[in-house]
Amino acid sequence: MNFSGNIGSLGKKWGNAVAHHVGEDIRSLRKTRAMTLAQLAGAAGRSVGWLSQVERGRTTPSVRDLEQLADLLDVNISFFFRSSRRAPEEQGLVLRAADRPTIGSDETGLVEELLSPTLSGSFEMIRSVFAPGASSGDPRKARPTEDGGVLISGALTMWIGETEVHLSPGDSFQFAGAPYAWRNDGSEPAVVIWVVSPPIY
Amino acid sequence: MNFSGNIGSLGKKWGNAVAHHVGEDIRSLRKTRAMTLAQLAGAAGRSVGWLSQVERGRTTPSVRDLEQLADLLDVNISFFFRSSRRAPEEQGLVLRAADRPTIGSDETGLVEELLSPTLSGSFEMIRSVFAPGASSGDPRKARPTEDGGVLISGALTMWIGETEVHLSPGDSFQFAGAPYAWRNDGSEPAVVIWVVSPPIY
DNA sequence: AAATGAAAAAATCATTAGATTTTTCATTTT
DNA sequence: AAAATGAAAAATCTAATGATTTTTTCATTT
Repeated sequence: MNFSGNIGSLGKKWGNAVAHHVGEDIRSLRKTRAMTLAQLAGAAGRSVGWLSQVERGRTTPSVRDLEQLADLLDVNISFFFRSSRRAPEEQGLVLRAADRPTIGSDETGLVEELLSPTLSGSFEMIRSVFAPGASSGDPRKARPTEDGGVLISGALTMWIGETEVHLSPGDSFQFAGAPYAWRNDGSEPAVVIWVVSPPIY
Repeated sequence: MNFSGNIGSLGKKWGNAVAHHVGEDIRSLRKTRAMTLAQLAGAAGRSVGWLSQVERGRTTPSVRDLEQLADLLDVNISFFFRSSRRAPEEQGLVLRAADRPTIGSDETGLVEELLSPTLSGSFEMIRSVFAPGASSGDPRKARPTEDGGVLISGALTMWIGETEVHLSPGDSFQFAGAPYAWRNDGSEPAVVIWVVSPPIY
Protein backbone atom coordinates (compact mmCIF):
# COMPACT_ATOMS: atom_id res chain seq x y z
CA MET A 1 0.00 0.00 0.00
CA ASN A 2 1.32 3.42 -0.96
CA PHE A 3 -0.53 6.49 0.16
CA SER A 4 2.12 8.92 -1.09
CA GLY A 5 1.80 11.08 -4.13
CA ASN A 6 3.45 14.04 -5.81
CA ILE A 7 1.89 17.30 -4.79
CA GLY A 8 3.36 20.77 -4.86
CA SER A 9 5.29 22.87 -7.32
CA LEU A 10 8.66 21.32 -6.46
CA GLY A 11 7.39 17.79 -6.76
CA LYS A 12 7.99 17.18 -3.07
CA LYS A 13 6.46 13.93 -1.92
CA TRP A 14 3.58 14.26 0.48
CA GLY A 15 0.59 12.31 1.49
CA ASN A 16 -0.24 11.24 5.01
CA ALA A 17 3.44 10.69 5.81
CA VAL A 18 3.39 12.99 8.80
CA ALA A 19 0.25 11.43 10.25
CA HIS A 20 1.81 8.05 9.68
CA HIS A 21 4.97 8.89 11.62
CA VAL A 22 3.00 10.54 14.40
CA GLY A 23 0.89 7.43 14.68
CA GLU A 24 3.93 5.17 14.89
CA ASP A 25 5.41 7.35 17.60
CA ILE A 26 2.20 7.20 19.61
CA ARG A 27 2.11 3.47 19.30
CA SER A 28 5.73 3.03 20.38
CA LEU A 29 5.37 5.41 23.30
CA ARG A 30 2.21 3.66 24.40
CA LYS A 31 3.91 0.27 24.22
CA THR A 32 6.97 1.31 26.25
CA ARG A 33 4.57 2.61 28.86
CA ALA A 34 2.76 -0.74 28.85
CA MET A 35 -0.63 0.74 28.03
CA THR A 36 -3.35 -0.82 25.88
CA LEU A 37 -5.37 1.01 23.26
CA ALA A 38 -8.27 0.90 25.70
CA GLN A 39 -6.30 2.53 28.49
CA LEU A 40 -4.86 5.35 26.42
CA ALA A 41 -8.04 5.95 24.46
CA GLY A 42 -10.03 5.96 27.68
CA ALA A 43 -7.70 8.47 29.30
CA ALA A 44 -7.92 10.65 26.23
CA GLY A 45 -11.70 10.38 26.10
CA ARG A 46 -11.75 8.69 22.73
CA SER A 47 -12.70 5.25 21.46
CA VAL A 48 -10.44 2.28 20.96
CA GLY A 49 -11.21 2.14 17.27
CA TRP A 50 -10.27 5.77 16.83
CA LEU A 51 -6.90 5.38 18.52
CA SER A 52 -6.16 2.29 16.47
CA GLN A 53 -6.82 4.32 13.34
CA VAL A 54 -4.72 7.23 14.53
CA GLU A 55 -1.79 4.98 15.30
CA ARG A 56 -1.92 3.50 11.83
CA GLY A 57 -2.30 6.83 10.09
CA ARG A 58 -5.82 6.06 8.85
CA THR A 59 -7.28 9.11 10.46
CA THR A 60 -5.83 12.40 11.65
CA PRO A 61 -6.28 13.48 15.24
CA SER A 62 -7.09 17.10 15.96
CA VAL A 63 -4.32 19.19 17.42
CA ARG A 64 -6.31 19.23 20.62
CA ASP A 65 -6.36 15.43 20.69
CA LEU A 66 -2.68 15.19 19.89
CA GLU A 67 -1.86 17.60 22.70
CA GLN A 68 -3.87 15.42 25.02
CA LEU A 69 -2.07 12.28 23.89
CA ALA A 70 1.35 13.94 24.18
CA ASP A 71 0.46 14.90 27.70
CA LEU A 72 -0.64 11.40 28.63
CA LEU A 73 2.50 9.95 27.06
CA ASP A 74 4.69 12.49 28.80
CA VAL A 75 6.32 14.07 25.77
CA ASN A 76 6.10 17.56 24.34
CA ILE A 77 3.87 17.78 21.30
CA SER A 78 6.82 19.06 19.24
CA PHE A 79 8.39 15.64 19.72
CA PHE A 80 6.10 14.25 17.03
CA PHE A 81 7.38 16.74 14.47
CA ARG A 82 11.12 16.51 15.16
CA SER A 83 11.97 15.29 11.65
CA SER A 84 9.09 16.82 9.73
CA ARG A 85 11.30 19.25 7.80
CA ARG A 86 13.36 16.38 6.40
CA ALA A 87 12.79 14.32 3.29
CA PRO A 88 10.02 11.80 4.00
CA GLU A 89 12.17 8.83 3.05
CA GLU A 90 14.77 9.62 5.69
CA GLN A 91 12.29 10.12 8.49
CA GLY A 92 12.42 7.25 10.92
CA LEU A 93 15.77 6.24 9.44
CA VAL A 94 17.99 9.22 10.18
CA LEU A 95 17.83 11.82 12.91
CA ARG A 96 19.75 14.99 12.12
CA ALA A 97 21.88 16.54 14.84
CA ALA A 98 19.82 19.73 14.73
CA ASP A 99 16.56 17.85 15.26
CA ARG A 100 17.41 15.83 18.35
CA PRO A 101 14.79 16.11 21.05
CA THR A 102 15.79 16.52 24.66
CA ILE A 103 14.42 13.68 26.72
CA GLY A 104 14.20 12.17 30.15
CA SER A 105 14.95 13.58 33.51
CA ASP A 106 15.46 17.24 34.24
CA GLU A 107 18.21 16.14 36.60
CA THR A 108 20.44 19.15 37.03
CA GLY A 109 23.73 18.85 35.27
CA LEU A 110 22.56 16.21 32.81
CA VAL A 111 21.26 16.86 29.32
CA GLU A 112 20.02 13.86 27.41
CA GLU A 113 19.22 14.00 23.71
CA LEU A 114 17.60 11.20 21.77
CA LEU A 115 19.72 9.89 18.91
CA SER A 116 17.40 7.13 17.71
CA PRO A 117 15.39 8.23 14.70
CA THR A 118 12.82 5.55 15.34
CA LEU A 119 11.02 4.68 18.54
CA SER A 120 10.14 1.23 17.36
CA GLY A 121 13.59 -0.26 17.67
CA SER A 122 14.82 -2.81 20.18
CA PHE A 123 17.30 -0.32 21.64
CA GLU A 124 17.61 3.44 21.94
CA MET A 125 20.67 5.61 21.56
CA ILE A 126 21.12 8.74 23.62
CA ARG A 127 23.71 11.50 23.76
CA SER A 128 24.27 12.46 27.38
CA VAL A 129 26.23 15.50 28.51
CA PHE A 130 27.26 15.60 32.17
CA ALA A 131 28.10 19.08 33.40
CA PRO A 132 31.38 19.70 35.26
CA GLY A 133 30.84 19.22 38.99
CA ALA A 134 27.45 17.58 38.58
CA SER A 135 26.50 14.25 40.06
CA SER A 136 23.52 11.92 40.09
CA GLY A 137 23.20 11.63 43.86
CA ASP A 138 22.24 8.24 45.20
CA PRO A 139 22.50 5.24 42.90
CA ARG A 140 19.46 4.89 40.73
CA LYS A 141 17.28 1.94 41.28
CA ALA A 142 18.07 -0.74 38.81
CA ARG A 143 15.84 -0.72 35.78
CA PRO A 144 15.04 -3.92 33.94
CA THR A 145 17.20 -2.76 31.07
CA GLU A 146 20.64 -3.27 29.71
CA ASP A 147 22.81 -0.15 29.44
CA GLY A 148 26.03 0.56 27.63
CA GLY A 149 28.02 3.57 26.56
CA VAL A 150 31.23 5.15 25.36
CA LEU A 151 32.82 8.24 26.80
CA ILE A 152 33.46 10.58 23.88
CA SER A 153 35.09 13.46 25.74
CA GLY A 154 35.71 14.70 29.26
CA ALA A 155 36.02 12.46 32.29
CA LEU A 156 33.42 10.65 34.33
CA THR A 157 33.32 8.59 37.49
CA MET A 158 30.67 5.90 37.60
CA TRP A 159 29.47 3.53 40.25
CA ILE A 160 27.95 0.45 38.69
CA GLY A 161 26.69 -2.02 41.20
CA GLU A 162 29.49 -2.25 43.76
CA THR A 163 32.20 -1.05 41.43
CA GLU A 164 33.65 2.45 41.08
CA VAL A 165 35.24 3.22 37.74
CA HIS A 166 37.01 6.29 36.41
CA LEU A 167 36.37 6.68 32.73
CA SER A 168 38.63 8.43 30.24
CA PRO A 169 37.75 9.27 26.65
CA GLY A 170 37.34 6.14 24.58
CA ASP A 171 36.52 3.91 27.54
CA SER A 172 33.28 1.97 27.22
CA PHE A 173 31.01 0.13 29.63
CA GLN A 174 28.00 -2.17 29.57
CA PHE A 175 25.88 -3.70 32.30
CA ALA A 176 22.47 -5.25 32.83
CA GLY A 177 19.97 -4.26 35.46
CA ALA A 178 22.43 -2.79 37.94
CA PRO A 179 21.91 0.40 39.93
CA TYR A 180 24.33 3.11 38.97
CA ALA A 181 25.45 6.62 39.84
CA TRP A 182 27.82 9.12 38.27
CA ARG A 183 29.80 12.25 38.98
CA ASN A 184 31.76 14.57 36.74
CA ASP A 185 34.83 15.63 38.73
CA GLY A 186 36.45 17.20 35.70
CA SER A 187 36.39 20.77 34.48
CA GLU A 188 34.79 20.11 31.12
CA PRO A 189 31.50 18.47 30.15
CA ALA A 190 31.56 14.70 29.82
CA VAL A 191 29.87 13.44 26.66
CA VAL A 192 28.64 9.86 26.53
CA ILE A 193 26.93 7.97 23.73
CA TRP A 194 24.55 5.80 25.72
CA VAL A 195 22.56 2.75 24.64
CA VAL A 196 19.52 1.38 26.46
CA SER A 197 17.78 -1.89 25.60
CA PRO A 198 14.87 -2.18 25.54
CA PRO A 199 14.14 1.52 25.06
CA ILE A 200 12.49 3.54 27.76
CA TYR A 201 12.43 7.12 26.33
CA MET B 1 30.12 -19.56 45.94
CA ASN B 2 33.27 -17.45 46.03
CA PHE B 3 36.46 -18.88 44.66
CA SER B 4 38.42 -15.65 45.04
CA GLY B 5 41.07 -15.04 47.63
CA ASN B 6 43.81 -12.60 48.52
CA ILE B 7 47.12 -13.62 47.09
CA GLY B 8 50.14 -11.48 46.37
CA SER B 9 52.10 -8.87 48.22
CA LEU B 10 49.77 -6.01 47.36
CA GLY B 11 46.66 -7.86 48.37
CA LYS B 12 45.42 -7.92 44.80
CA LYS B 13 42.42 -10.17 44.36
CA TRP B 14 42.97 -13.24 42.30
CA GLY B 15 41.55 -16.68 41.98
CA ASN B 16 40.19 -18.23 38.82
CA ALA B 17 38.93 -14.87 37.55
CA VAL B 18 40.79 -15.11 34.25
CA ALA B 19 39.59 -18.64 33.59
CA HIS B 20 36.10 -17.49 34.45
CA HIS B 21 36.14 -14.65 31.95
CA VAL B 22 37.68 -16.79 29.27
CA GLY B 23 34.95 -19.34 29.82
CA GLU B 24 32.20 -16.73 29.54
CA ASP B 25 33.70 -15.45 26.31
CA ILE B 26 33.83 -18.93 24.85
CA ARG B 27 30.22 -19.51 25.79
CA SER B 28 29.05 -16.22 24.27
CA LEU B 29 31.03 -16.73 21.08
CA ARG B 30 29.68 -20.25 20.77
CA LYS B 31 26.13 -19.01 21.25
CA THR B 32 26.35 -16.24 18.65
CA ARG B 33 27.65 -18.83 16.25
CA ALA B 34 24.68 -21.07 17.08
CA MET B 35 26.79 -24.02 18.11
CA THR B 36 26.02 -26.53 20.84
CA LEU B 37 28.51 -27.80 23.38
CA ALA B 38 28.53 -31.07 21.47
CA GLN B 39 29.41 -29.37 18.18
CA LEU B 40 32.22 -27.23 19.54
CA ALA B 41 33.59 -29.91 21.82
CA GLY B 42 33.47 -32.39 18.98
CA ALA B 43 35.32 -30.05 16.64
CA ALA B 44 37.91 -29.45 19.33
CA GLY B 45 38.29 -33.15 20.04
CA ARG B 46 37.08 -32.87 23.62
CA SER B 47 34.08 -34.07 25.55
CA VAL B 48 30.87 -32.18 26.18
CA GLY B 49 31.38 -32.33 29.94
CA TRP B 50 34.84 -30.85 29.62
CA LEU B 51 33.68 -27.88 27.55
CA SER B 52 30.83 -27.25 29.94
CA GLN B 53 33.36 -27.06 32.76
CA VAL B 54 35.70 -24.81 30.81
CA GLU B 55 32.89 -22.40 30.00
CA ARG B 56 31.97 -22.14 33.66
CA GLY B 57 35.53 -21.77 34.88
CA ARG B 58 35.52 -25.10 36.71
CA THR B 59 38.50 -26.36 34.84
CA THR B 60 41.30 -24.71 32.93
CA PRO B 61 41.94 -25.59 29.31
CA SER B 62 45.50 -25.98 28.13
CA VAL B 63 46.89 -23.23 25.94
CA ARG B 64 46.79 -25.73 23.12
CA ASP B 65 43.09 -26.32 23.69
CA LEU B 66 42.36 -22.60 23.96
CA GLU B 67 44.20 -21.96 20.71
CA GLN B 68 42.08 -24.62 19.10
CA LEU B 69 38.87 -23.11 20.45
CA ALA B 70 39.88 -19.59 19.40
CA ASP B 71 40.47 -20.92 15.94
CA LEU B 72 37.10 -22.65 15.77
CA LEU B 73 35.39 -19.52 17.08
CA ASP B 74 37.26 -17.32 14.63
CA VAL B 75 38.96 -14.99 17.09
CA ASN B 76 42.59 -14.47 17.95
CA ILE B 77 43.63 -16.09 21.19
CA SER B 78 44.66 -12.68 22.55
CA PHE B 79 40.99 -11.71 22.42
CA PHE B 80 40.41 -13.69 25.61
CA PHE B 81 42.99 -11.66 27.49
CA ARG B 82 42.05 -8.16 26.31
CA SER B 83 41.21 -6.89 29.81
CA SER B 84 43.45 -9.14 31.85
CA ARG B 85 45.73 -6.32 32.99
CA ARG B 86 42.79 -4.47 34.55
CA ALA B 87 41.32 -4.80 38.00
CA PRO B 88 39.22 -7.98 38.13
CA GLU B 89 36.11 -6.15 39.25
CA GLU B 90 36.06 -3.97 36.16
CA GLN B 91 36.58 -6.80 33.71
CA GLY B 92 33.41 -7.50 31.81
CA LEU B 93 32.06 -4.13 32.93
CA VAL B 94 34.47 -1.65 31.37
CA LEU B 95 36.64 -1.91 28.30
CA ARG B 96 39.51 0.57 28.24
CA ALA B 97 40.27 2.41 25.03
CA ALA B 98 43.74 0.88 24.90
CA ASP B 99 42.40 -2.67 25.16
CA ARG B 100 39.83 -2.65 22.38
CA PRO B 101 40.17 -5.63 20.06
CA THR B 102 39.87 -5.22 16.32
CA ILE B 103 37.05 -7.31 15.02
CA GLY B 104 35.09 -8.33 11.98
CA SER B 105 35.85 -7.93 8.34
CA ASP B 106 39.23 -7.03 6.94
CA GLU B 107 37.35 -4.92 4.42
CA THR B 108 39.83 -2.37 3.17
CA GLY B 109 39.25 1.08 4.46
CA LEU B 110 37.24 -0.01 7.46
CA VAL B 111 38.61 -0.60 10.94
CA GLU B 112 36.16 -1.93 13.51
CA GLU B 113 36.97 -2.06 17.20
CA LEU B 114 34.80 -3.71 19.80
CA LEU B 115 33.57 -1.36 22.50
CA SER B 116 31.45 -3.80 24.47
CA PRO B 117 33.31 -5.10 27.50
CA THR B 118 31.05 -8.10 27.74
CA LEU B 119 30.04 -10.53 25.01
CA SER B 120 27.01 -11.69 26.89
CA GLY B 121 24.89 -8.59 26.34
CA SER B 122 21.85 -8.19 24.14
CA PHE B 123 23.64 -5.67 21.92
CA GLU B 124 27.20 -4.87 20.96
CA MET B 125 28.86 -1.50 20.51
CA ILE B 126 31.53 -0.95 17.89
CA ARG B 127 33.77 1.94 16.92
CA SER B 128 34.08 2.01 13.14
CA VAL B 129 36.54 4.17 11.25
CA PHE B 130 35.93 4.57 7.53
CA ALA B 131 39.01 5.70 5.60
CA PRO B 132 38.78 8.65 3.20
CA GLY B 133 37.84 7.43 -0.27
CA ALA B 134 36.90 3.96 0.91
CA SER B 135 33.58 2.28 0.19
CA SER B 136 31.82 -0.96 0.97
CA GLY B 137 31.06 -1.96 -2.58
CA ASP B 138 27.71 -3.61 -3.19
CA PRO B 139 25.06 -3.40 -0.49
CA ARG B 140 25.54 -6.06 2.11
CA LYS B 141 22.96 -8.72 2.39
CA ALA B 142 20.59 -7.89 5.18
CA ARG B 143 21.45 -9.57 8.44
CA PRO B 144 18.72 -10.49 10.89
CA THR B 145 19.92 -7.71 13.17
CA GLU B 146 19.02 -4.20 14.09
CA ASP B 147 21.73 -1.60 13.50
CA GLY B 148 22.14 1.95 14.68
CA GLY B 149 24.88 4.52 14.92
CA VAL B 150 26.04 8.08 15.33
CA LEU B 151 28.58 9.84 13.19
CA ILE B 152 31.18 11.29 15.54
CA SER B 153 33.43 12.97 13.01
CA GLY B 154 34.02 13.17 9.29
CA ALA B 155 31.36 12.63 6.67
CA LEU B 156 29.74 9.48 5.36
CA THR B 157 27.29 8.55 2.65
CA MET B 158 25.11 5.57 3.39
CA TRP B 159 22.61 3.59 1.38
CA ILE B 160 20.09 1.93 3.64
CA GLY B 161 17.54 -0.11 1.80
CA GLU B 162 16.45 2.17 -1.05
CA THR B 163 17.49 5.39 0.62
CA GLU B 164 20.70 7.37 0.17
CA VAL B 165 21.69 9.62 3.04
CA HIS B 166 24.56 12.00 3.55
CA LEU B 167 25.59 12.06 7.17
CA SER B 168 27.28 14.94 8.97
CA PRO B 169 28.77 14.81 12.45
CA GLY B 170 26.07 14.30 15.07
CA ASP B 171 23.62 12.68 12.68
CA SER B 172 22.33 9.30 13.79
CA PHE B 173 20.58 6.40 12.08
CA GLN B 174 18.85 3.15 12.97
CA PHE B 175 17.33 0.37 10.89
CA ALA B 176 16.32 -3.25 11.13
CA GLY B 177 17.34 -5.99 8.76
CA ALA B 178 17.99 -3.80 5.73
CA PRO B 179 20.89 -4.19 3.31
CA TYR B 180 23.26 -1.26 3.44
CA ALA B 181 26.35 0.19 1.85
CA TRP B 182 28.64 3.13 2.60
CA ARG B 183 31.23 5.40 1.08
CA ASN B 184 33.47 8.04 2.60
CA ASP B 185 33.69 10.84 0.03
CA GLY B 186 35.41 13.18 2.47
CA SER B 187 39.06 13.84 3.06
CA GLU B 188 39.17 12.75 6.70
CA PRO B 189 38.29 9.47 8.38
CA ALA B 190 34.65 9.03 9.34
CA VAL B 191 34.18 7.75 12.87
CA VAL B 192 30.91 6.04 13.79
CA ILE B 193 29.77 4.57 17.08
CA TRP B 194 27.79 1.60 15.87
CA VAL B 195 25.30 -0.60 17.71
CA VAL B 196 24.22 -4.08 16.62
CA SER B 197 21.47 -6.09 18.26
CA PRO B 198 21.69 -8.96 18.81
CA PRO B 199 25.49 -9.06 18.74
CA ILE B 200 27.36 -10.83 15.99
CA TYR B 201 31.08 -10.11 16.79
C1' DA C 1 -13.51 13.17 7.01
C1' DA C 2 -13.74 12.10 11.98
C1' DA C 3 -15.58 9.25 15.47
C1' DT C 4 -18.15 5.43 17.51
C1' DG C 5 -19.32 0.76 18.94
C1' DA C 6 -19.58 -3.88 18.21
C1' DA C 7 -18.19 -7.99 15.61
C1' DA C 8 -14.32 -10.34 13.65
C1' DA C 9 -9.61 -11.16 13.41
C1' DA C 10 -5.23 -11.23 15.21
C1' DA C 11 -1.97 -11.31 18.64
C1' DT C 12 -0.62 -12.58 23.20
C1' DC C 13 -0.29 -15.62 27.07
C1' DA C 14 -0.15 -19.74 29.87
C1' DT C 15 0.19 -24.84 29.67
C1' DT C 16 2.15 -28.90 28.65
C1' DA C 17 4.59 -32.69 26.60
C1' DG C 18 8.55 -33.95 23.98
C1' DA C 19 13.09 -33.17 22.45
C1' DT C 20 17.46 -31.14 22.91
C1' DT C 21 21.09 -29.17 25.50
C1' DT C 22 23.65 -28.50 29.62
C1' DT C 23 25.23 -29.71 34.24
C1' DT C 24 26.71 -32.84 37.58
C1' DC C 25 29.45 -36.37 39.33
C1' DA C 26 31.67 -40.85 39.90
C1' DT C 27 35.49 -42.72 37.62
C1' DT C 28 39.67 -42.81 34.72
C1' DT C 29 43.68 -40.58 32.82
C1' DT C 30 47.57 -37.49 32.69
C1' DA D 1 46.17 -32.87 42.08
C1' DA D 2 43.94 -31.42 38.36
C1' DA D 3 42.16 -32.61 33.77
C1' DA D 4 39.15 -35.37 31.14
C1' DT D 5 35.49 -38.68 30.24
C1' DG D 6 30.86 -40.64 29.92
C1' DA D 7 26.45 -41.27 31.50
C1' DA D 8 22.56 -39.87 34.53
C1' DA D 9 19.97 -35.88 36.07
C1' DA D 10 18.48 -31.26 35.46
C1' DA D 11 17.47 -27.44 32.86
C1' DT D 12 16.26 -25.30 28.63
C1' DC D 13 14.13 -24.97 24.32
C1' DT D 14 10.19 -26.01 20.88
C1' DA D 15 5.92 -26.65 19.21
C1' DA D 16 1.18 -27.22 19.80
C1' DT D 17 -3.13 -26.08 22.06
C1' DG D 18 -6.76 -23.43 24.01
C1' DA D 19 -8.11 -19.37 26.45
C1' DT D 20 -7.79 -14.54 26.97
C1' DT D 21 -6.70 -10.09 25.66
C1' DT D 22 -5.83 -6.77 22.33
C1' DT D 23 -6.29 -4.84 17.91
C1' DT D 24 -8.47 -4.20 13.50
C1' DT D 25 -12.27 -3.72 10.63
C1' DC D 26 -16.42 -1.78 9.16
C1' DA D 27 -21.23 -0.26 9.07
C1' DT D 28 -23.27 3.69 11.02
C1' DT D 29 -23.52 8.37 13.20
C1' DT D 30 -21.67 12.99 14.01
